[in-house]
Amino acid sequence: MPTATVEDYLKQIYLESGEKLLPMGQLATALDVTPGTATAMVKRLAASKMVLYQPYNGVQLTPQGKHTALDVLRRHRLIESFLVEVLKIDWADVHEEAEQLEHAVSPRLLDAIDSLLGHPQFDPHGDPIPDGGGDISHQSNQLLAECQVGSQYRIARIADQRNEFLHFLAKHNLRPGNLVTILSSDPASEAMTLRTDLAGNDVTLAITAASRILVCEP
Amino acid sequence: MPTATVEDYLKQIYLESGEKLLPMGQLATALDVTPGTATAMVKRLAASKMVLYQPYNGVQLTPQGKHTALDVLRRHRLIESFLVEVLKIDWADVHEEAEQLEHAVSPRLLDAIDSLLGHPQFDPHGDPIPDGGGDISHQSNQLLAECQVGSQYRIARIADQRNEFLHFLAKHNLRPGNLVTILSSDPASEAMTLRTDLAGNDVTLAITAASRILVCEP
DNA sequence: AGATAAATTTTGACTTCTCAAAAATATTAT
DNA sequence: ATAATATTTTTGAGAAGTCAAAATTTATCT
Repeated sequence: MPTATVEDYLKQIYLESGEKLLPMGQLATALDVTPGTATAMVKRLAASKMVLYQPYNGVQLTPQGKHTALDVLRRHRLIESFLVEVLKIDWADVHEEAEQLEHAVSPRLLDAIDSLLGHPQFDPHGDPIPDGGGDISHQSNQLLAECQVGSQYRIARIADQRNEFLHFLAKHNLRPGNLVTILSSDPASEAMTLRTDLAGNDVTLAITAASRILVCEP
Repeated sequence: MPTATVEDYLKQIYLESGEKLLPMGQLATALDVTPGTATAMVKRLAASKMVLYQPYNGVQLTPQGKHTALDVLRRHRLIESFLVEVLKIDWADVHEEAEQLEHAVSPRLLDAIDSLLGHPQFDPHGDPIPDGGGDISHQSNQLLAECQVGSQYRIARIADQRNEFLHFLAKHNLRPGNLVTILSSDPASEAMTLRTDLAGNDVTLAITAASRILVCEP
């Protein structure tokens, strides 16, 4: 049985490395540990065949490591959904809660949650929930940052779990499922302005921030 | 912030020591560690003022240790209630689930659970749930083992969390709230026979086992 | 290419938790 | 009271996870 720490490393490697090698520094930053700590752990992970490790180059999951990572991700995202749907925990807070709970739920409990929710496909941030067999859907959304001024879109997914960011989005009604219209986008100030409802509650944010909001056709 | 292990030790000391000193061997057995391990931990606990430790004599909680123990117990028992009420997990299984989850729930989440359940006083095993301030009710029930043959009682509490025992009880309808009539009690065979319903589904168990079933007037 | 800067790995050390086995202390029984 | 027994503590060791700082390797920039 992998430890909670091991699960966190594998999950993070999955999230940050898209098929390519993930540099150690990036992993260390994401997990908030020193580079030396990450190196030590990745060596252990490599010894147990969960990752491929190329010194000075980076890490990558093996099929076995990916399997575990997807299992952790399934737990995490089902728990997030459960916390929002059943316990009415604030949408912007569930990530942190799930971060702890994901290591404490048994398969039996997870099944109960999954059934109660009716086998959801997506979590409250719009992230796909891997199924029990380790399959995960990859639908392609566009970055809000690269969309057309004047058009309306539906928010599909938020690709940033930072508490602060999520609270900002929640305050301005920018959650998955909701509609936004791009009022303007200005490369000079690197900002764009959105209309989130009919009442004229507009919001301006940096284009870098908008690149973490994924949208689809309304 | 105490670690999960520290919380387990404090909880166990609370459960096994009734105001008196708890011998180290008993603590070690309850936690399934070697005696030396328990000694080492208890020394650390004593250094941080959570327990009083008298070498060769035993341990006891300080007020501070008791406060933490009751907090853990509150989490544990609220979670058990939640798992039974909301997630419909088998009554006999929730103890083990809660054993893990109790270390992963935040105060915010616990409040949500407590509210959703309507601030319950007792958990599914009939154990009292400490309130947020660390107060716990001590109602006095009688041991089923010491009750009168021929009389009927209401099951109030099960003082044994072992999976095997709970499944046995569940199978024979011996849960808190249900009624039992004592048909016979035989000191020679050290067994007693109970009637659990009108259909004549009787069950025979050892008097030692019946001493872990607490009852009150119907 | 050579020097500087950046990223990565190594080394030494520390905490928490654990066990096995030896040593010390209490308890019990004759 | 003294030997035998049971309990508890000590000692030595190891795994997991971490950091700080030194050493190494790779990348970058004249």
